[in-house]
Amino acid sequence: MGVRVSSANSLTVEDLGSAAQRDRRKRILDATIALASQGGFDAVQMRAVAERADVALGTLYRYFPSKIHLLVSALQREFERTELALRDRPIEGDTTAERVITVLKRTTRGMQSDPKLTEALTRAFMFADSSVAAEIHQVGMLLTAMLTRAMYPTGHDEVTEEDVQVARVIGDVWLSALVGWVTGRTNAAETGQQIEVAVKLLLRD
Amino acid sequence: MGVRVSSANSLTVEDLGSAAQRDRRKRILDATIALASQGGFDAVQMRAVAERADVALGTLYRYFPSKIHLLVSALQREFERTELALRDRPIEGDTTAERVITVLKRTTRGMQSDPKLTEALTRAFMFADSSVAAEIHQVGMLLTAMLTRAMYPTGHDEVTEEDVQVARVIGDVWLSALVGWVTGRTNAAETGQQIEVAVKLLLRD
DNA sequence: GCTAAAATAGGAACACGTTCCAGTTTGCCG
DNA sequence: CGGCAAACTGGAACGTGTTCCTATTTTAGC
Repeated sequence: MGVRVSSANSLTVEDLGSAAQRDRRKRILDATIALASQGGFDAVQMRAVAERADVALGTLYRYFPSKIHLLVSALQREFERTELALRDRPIEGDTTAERVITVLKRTTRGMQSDPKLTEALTRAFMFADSSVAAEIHQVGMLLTAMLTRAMYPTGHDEVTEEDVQVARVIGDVWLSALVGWVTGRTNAAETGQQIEVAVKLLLRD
Repeated sequence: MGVRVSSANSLTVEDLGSAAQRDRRKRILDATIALASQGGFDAVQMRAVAERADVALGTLYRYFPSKIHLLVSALQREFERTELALRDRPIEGDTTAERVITVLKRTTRGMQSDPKLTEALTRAFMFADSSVAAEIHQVGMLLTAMLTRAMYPTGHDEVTEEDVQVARVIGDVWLSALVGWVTGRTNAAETGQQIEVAVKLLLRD
């Protein structure tokens, strides 16, 4: 099982393959999101995804070696979109804490507007084992990047080690809160509060 | 489906049933722990648990309605034992932060000494949905109780709302760290550091 | 354009969580 | 003790994630 390298780009880590392959990959992820959005984790059935993406089951498994890989990859794509959208307009808030809370609440609200999808993606994320480490790590990086950007909105280059640590801790709390919400242990308001508490405790300057 | 109430104890929430039932329950949980300890989440197969506990498959499902319930119940029992063991000897450390770190690292070390078991229990915990809310909540309470006790080892009665909040945030970080370790994204040292960072940030008095 | 290699389609087969059922045993009440 | 309801056994059966196989189609190199 060697690593395939496409001829066009030797610099990017991702090998997106031919146009047909990109298209299949997109169709598969679209189908995944659609099914997840409609019925959550359980509704993302591999046969259903394959059929909806107009792809054979074996092909689906060639692109994504497991249901968890599939869902985490979908999460990654969604997260990249969110992150890009956030980058557009400036972040409101005078203090660091306020800005971080703004960003997190906005993101959380976005997720809560599609609960089934969020449930599917979050459960996959939390259930992932070491074989999905690469994708998970990528998502984690996106999250801390999002948070440090909220802390220093003006392209400040003073991101200290402690800042990154704080961002990671906040990310951890956010994840736990999300899991609590997804699994029905807390409601939306409590989730928001949980994040707010953590941020205020960590960013009380 | 009515609530069954045993004749002997009307005050406790848990109805432990007859001695035979308690015995079966114990055998099942023992089998679960043994299998998890040996092969992790995947090795805890319902047929295998039933066989090892010398119980029919249907009986297993009568006691625990799903694999997740089973594993979370096992986690609960293990956690109660840990918590009891911790209660015995006093907690070392002069500052609040030191004591909390001591407790968490000791617990973490205990879990890391049986990685497969920890993997099984943690994954079940993170995958649980709202039908397991009661058990999950119980575990969460145990964790915060453990942490607040570490913060005020002398039976201090001054546990403020903020203390509980801090304990919860630390618990969240600990869980995230555990998930990271279980899924192979971080090693034992990094896990310990992650907790230490969070505690020091939150308890810097 | 031809050919070998890779990718895909279509679908059978297997594993394990879960459900269900018929028959048997156990526990309890009179 | 006799009888009845609940619990238990043993095992079949079903759904869905995953694997595997063969025939067909697409792609890449000459």
